[in-house]
Amino acid sequence: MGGPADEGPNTGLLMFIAYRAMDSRVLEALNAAGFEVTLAQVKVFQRIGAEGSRLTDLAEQARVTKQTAGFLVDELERAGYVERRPDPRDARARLICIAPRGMEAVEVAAGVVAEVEAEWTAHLGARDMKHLRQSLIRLREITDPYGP
Amino acid sequence: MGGPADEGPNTGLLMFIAYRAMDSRVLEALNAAGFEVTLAQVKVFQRIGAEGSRLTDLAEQARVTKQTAGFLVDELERAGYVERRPDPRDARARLICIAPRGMEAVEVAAGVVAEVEAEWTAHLGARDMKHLRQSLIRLREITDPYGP
DNA sequence: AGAAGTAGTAAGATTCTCTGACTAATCTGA
DNA sequence: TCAGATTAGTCAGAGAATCTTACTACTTCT
Repeated sequence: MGGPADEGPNTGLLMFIAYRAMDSRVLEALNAAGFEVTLAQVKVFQRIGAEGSRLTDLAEQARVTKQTAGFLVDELERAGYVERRPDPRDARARLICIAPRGMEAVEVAAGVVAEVEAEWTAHLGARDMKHLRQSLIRLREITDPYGP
Repeated sequence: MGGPADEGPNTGLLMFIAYRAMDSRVLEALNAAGFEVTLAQVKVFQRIGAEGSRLTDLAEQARVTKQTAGFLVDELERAGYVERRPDPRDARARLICIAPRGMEAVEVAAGVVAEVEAEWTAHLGARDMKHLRQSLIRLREITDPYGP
């Protein structure tokens, strides 16, 4: 894998390695806490906005088809993590909202995320960690079509 | 998703967004160039070392079971991207090596990677891009059990 | 040589994802 | 105002990717 100027694998793979480490930790903690969710479910769940989100939007952001997103939301709904409510502004659509049990899971996940980020900060130093985040946020401008 | 000190989603998700952008571009280019590979195949292929790698090692690094890795290597072999050779040092094992057609794919991929990294450098500035890579490489020390 | 460990394969089920076809509600413009 | 186009979502069926369990062949250690 032809690296760039300096050493190591390509920047995308480097990001993937760290991302996966974070992700494993979160999923592990959720499962340990009795929330039996899969990676695929989390990928959709993670995108649900505070006011609820439409299926089509979730699908777009998670980059899966509507059918796939619908399938995963079905599972999440059956397990009590989310609920579908009619969208008052469009009778065709429904809003997928986080249910109470889903909120519990969010809290557990947020705790682990904070923990892992603290470890990263300890390893890199606060200054570099902050710098890293800033660069990633800027990079998002050109890598995420559904911006912040 | 409770963010850390400053704004934006958690650092893992930020990395995932950029990683996925890179990955899509590479996969797209490979397919456009007539290399019909899937994401799953690439994830295994990507880990093959210059001297060839054992199936078990590929599985570990890609974090899938040996069976899954074997399945994907079967596909890659059938398509001519890799070949299995006996491992001279252990008759139980076989080395999975990149075949000529695989090398062609590597070259296409490397080109796209360089292109995307150039775009990122243009957006962030050379100084910050370098800094970003250095931080990611350091982070790998605590996030990748199969180090560099 | 025998026990224990390692490399890989086999079979079958499950999970995830897609394509294509469909219903129902909304928007658009003559 | 109403026919056509668009948008939200579902259904059905197929294919891809992955897992668990169980197995064979070879190696290493004692």
